[in-house]
Amino acid sequence: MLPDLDPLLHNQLRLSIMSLLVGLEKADFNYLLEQTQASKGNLSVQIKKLKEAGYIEVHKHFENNYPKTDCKVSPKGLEAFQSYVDGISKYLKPRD
Amino acid sequence: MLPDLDPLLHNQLRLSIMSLLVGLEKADFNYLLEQTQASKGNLSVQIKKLKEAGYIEVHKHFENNYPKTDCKVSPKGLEAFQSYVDGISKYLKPRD
DNA sequence: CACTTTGGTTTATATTATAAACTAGTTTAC
DNA sequence: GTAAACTAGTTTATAATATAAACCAAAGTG
Repeated sequence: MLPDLDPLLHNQLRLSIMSLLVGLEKADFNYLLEQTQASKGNLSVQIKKLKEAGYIEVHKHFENNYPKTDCKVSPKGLEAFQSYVDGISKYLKPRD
Repeated sequence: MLPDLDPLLHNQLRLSIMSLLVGLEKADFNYLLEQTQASKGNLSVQIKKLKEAGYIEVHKHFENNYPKTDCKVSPKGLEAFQSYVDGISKYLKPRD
């Protein structure tokens, strides 16, 4: 049987965020906004979900008087991402 | 930017069905039921959606006096599957 | 006939995703 | 200095989706 896919990662926007963060180790809200072309609201929600799952660490601070949100992938998130990659790969080649 | 993923295929059960059909070229309802471990209701609904999208062809007939539903992937479905594989593959390696 | 099994479909509910509306504050222009 | 516009998000209302439970019809079984 094909493996279950982590529902948290099986979503285009959250997977995009993780994919970006795994490559970068750090990104702010606006960078993710540009790269993903998501709406702010949607991005905000999905960042929160990833944070609550412990997949990313979110650091809110002020920079040049403006609020700023930095995100980075956690060890747990990295593991989950790798496991998702393994899992879905099994769906991507024909089977019998 | 990462490509959009066909929402019809970005679902675990429908992707399982397609993955199985691409390998087999034909399968009946019960085979898909066993392989996917889905509930009958869910399987029925998802088969209908794939059919309505033109991704699979569904042939309902009688065999030993019982109704029987055979499914096979269509050319359009094969194309969509391959395109999905290409698309999601881009999410599976870290990027910047 | 009454009950079970096969092979599904329909429909009600729960979950999820998304964008619109809102909050809170900052900068700029007059 | 104050109104307008902009930055950086969050909350919430709505729409879409997924799923399983309930249902249906025909056939077999004792």
